[in-house]
Amino acid sequence: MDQKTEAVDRKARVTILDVAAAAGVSKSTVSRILDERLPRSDSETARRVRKVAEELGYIRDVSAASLRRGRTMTVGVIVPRLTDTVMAMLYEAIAHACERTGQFAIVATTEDKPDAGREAAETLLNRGVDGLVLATSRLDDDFPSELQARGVNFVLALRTDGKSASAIGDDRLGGYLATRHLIDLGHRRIGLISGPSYASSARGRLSGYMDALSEAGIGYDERLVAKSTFGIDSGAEAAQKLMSLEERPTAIFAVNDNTAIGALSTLSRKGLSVPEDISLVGYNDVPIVSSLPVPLTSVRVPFDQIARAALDLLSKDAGGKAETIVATPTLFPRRSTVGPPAAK
Amino acid sequence: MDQKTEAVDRKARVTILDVAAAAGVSKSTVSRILDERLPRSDSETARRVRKVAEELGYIRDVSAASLRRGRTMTVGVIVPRLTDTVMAMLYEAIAHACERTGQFAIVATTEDKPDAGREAAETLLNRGVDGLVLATSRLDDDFPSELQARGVNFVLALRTDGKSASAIGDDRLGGYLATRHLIDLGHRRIGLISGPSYASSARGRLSGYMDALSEAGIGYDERLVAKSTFGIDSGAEAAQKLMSLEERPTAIFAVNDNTAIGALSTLSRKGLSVPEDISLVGYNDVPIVSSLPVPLTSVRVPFDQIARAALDLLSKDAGGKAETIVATPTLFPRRSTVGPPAAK
DNA sequence: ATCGATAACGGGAACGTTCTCATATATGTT
DNA sequence: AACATATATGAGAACGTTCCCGTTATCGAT
Repeated sequence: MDQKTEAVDRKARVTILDVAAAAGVSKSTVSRILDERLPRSDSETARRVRKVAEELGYIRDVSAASLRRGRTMTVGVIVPRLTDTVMAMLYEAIAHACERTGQFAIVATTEDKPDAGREAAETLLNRGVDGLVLATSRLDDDFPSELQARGVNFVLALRTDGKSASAIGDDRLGGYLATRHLIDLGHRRIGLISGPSYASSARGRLSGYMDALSEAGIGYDERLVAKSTFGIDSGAEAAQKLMSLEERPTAIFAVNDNTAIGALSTLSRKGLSVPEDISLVGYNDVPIVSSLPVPLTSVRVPFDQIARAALDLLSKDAGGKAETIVATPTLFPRRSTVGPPAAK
Repeated sequence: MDQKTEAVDRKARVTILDVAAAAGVSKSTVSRILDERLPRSDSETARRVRKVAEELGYIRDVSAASLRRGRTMTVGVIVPRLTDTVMAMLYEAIAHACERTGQFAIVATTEDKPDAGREAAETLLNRGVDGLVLATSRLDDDFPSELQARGVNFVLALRTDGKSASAIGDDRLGGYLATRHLIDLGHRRIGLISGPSYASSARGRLSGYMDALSEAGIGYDERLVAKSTFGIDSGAEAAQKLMSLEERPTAIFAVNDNTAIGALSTLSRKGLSVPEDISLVGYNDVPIVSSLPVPLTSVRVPFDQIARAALDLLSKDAGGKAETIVATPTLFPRRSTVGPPAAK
């Protein structure tokens, strides 16, 4: 018999009706009192209902609520991959920002496959998300336009396409800070491991690099710029190219920490040490770089702010025009940057 | 007027009734035909209904379906943090494994805070997950017991508590492979950066280490074992301790890649180079380690298998006894391990 | 031709909420 | 006292599915 009751207990879900009955009010009243969107009432009944709900262990059935409300309080996040720590940081920031808005973040990855963005969006949309945060945007992609046309609520993060609502870091400023830091240390030949031009972040950092150079009266030398695809190995190759120049740079600014780590690998292989022979700056300040044998100078991006901004934009529901919110990055100087080796 | 139609279009969701009407059948029939759990019918009507559904752009409302079915086809994953690449890999593997079962994985993090596991579980359970995958298990924790008592469907991953259903890697074997590899290279004094004893994974790797030593007739010296808390900095400290010994080890096996990277930092600071002065082995084979200046020998864990196993166990719905599925890891030798420096 | 068994289908009641009303009660104004 | 105004409550209809069951069609066997 004990089994029976237990089985019943386990099956039978505590519904709003149970709470209503136990509190001696109607389900409507309970629903209203437990509605987190309404101003919190402190009336006699409100307190009683909340107490009863608590005691019975009532938890709202999100499926039922979503069905009726027409919104799931869920936002979908699309990133290339979570094993890229930057993306993990962004997602964690978004998930955290969701807590205070009563929302929940779910994620899908594209693995960098060409049309995986569409697939991922489809998956998330099927799951009924109220909006989408895309961290995969390319300047040459019309995927955002498609979403726009379909009336999907979405916002870009970290990168922008210049058309859609976006929450990004100030990449130009970040690039400027990194480069300026090297110039201030006395460097004049500064290499850049740049990123793919379809990424607005890469473009912004490049333009910050150029601004800092020109401000310091240093001519722009395109041989000092080596493209990468953001990956470690690609960064290693780019560094290889830079260090094969007749006139080697005395410092390198890498478009992100991954490529900086790749560069580290190349430099070490060439018997060059950081920072004695060459200074190195990364971007994003992922946790690992501060604990490397030579802690890496890097530009920290305020993911929390970006996440909050993205959610703000999502909840504003577009409104026709595409706002772009820009957050300010900060340089964290570490041991990987010093003045250039004394010229002989 | 165009606006009006468009507004209507945008609002009005295509429901199963629309499909039914357009196909000239009842909603029940449509529901049955589109039910992915039933054997796929190829009758005349089935084909027509599917075609119509496709054309109308019908997509099932998961909230409604979940409400009625009582299951959401969603599994919750709890990890300490996604910025730990190992956890990101596990989550990605689970998310991927979910695809073929028609499920979807959502994730919550605990940030290593003490009671965050309970909180995270609550959050996910509120979201109506059908089951939980925990990657945060401690041997000294009774959280799994609580879940068990509450009748929550769950499974442990990567670590086990020895009581609950678990999908793990063979940590003893992994520890053995790593240590044996070093022994085969000629090392006799092998340091171990171990992990916290509440983690079954750390214990397993330790026992594999001991097994390999004893098999080779090498005495176990507890001074050669330095505890860590799995983190980079903690690994650096442990390495510091090991390298302060009078008789230094000629090789170190680190319980995971993080601590190995930390060790790298300490070694470099002491002017010791890997592998010339000391060999180093990590564990998990996260992407970055193969691209470090000195690519790191590491033990690769089959996260895909573990993920699939975890989902299997979840769907089996416990069944009373707690099965544990163990997946086999593989050693990936790289440049960080060579024979010991010739003794003078 | 009739019967029984099997398969395909449709009607309608759930699932647990929220939301629109209408009704009842309290509050303030003239 | 009469009235408008606000405030709290309840009844009942949604939301879009799935699932139970009763009905009808299909088929093979007698």
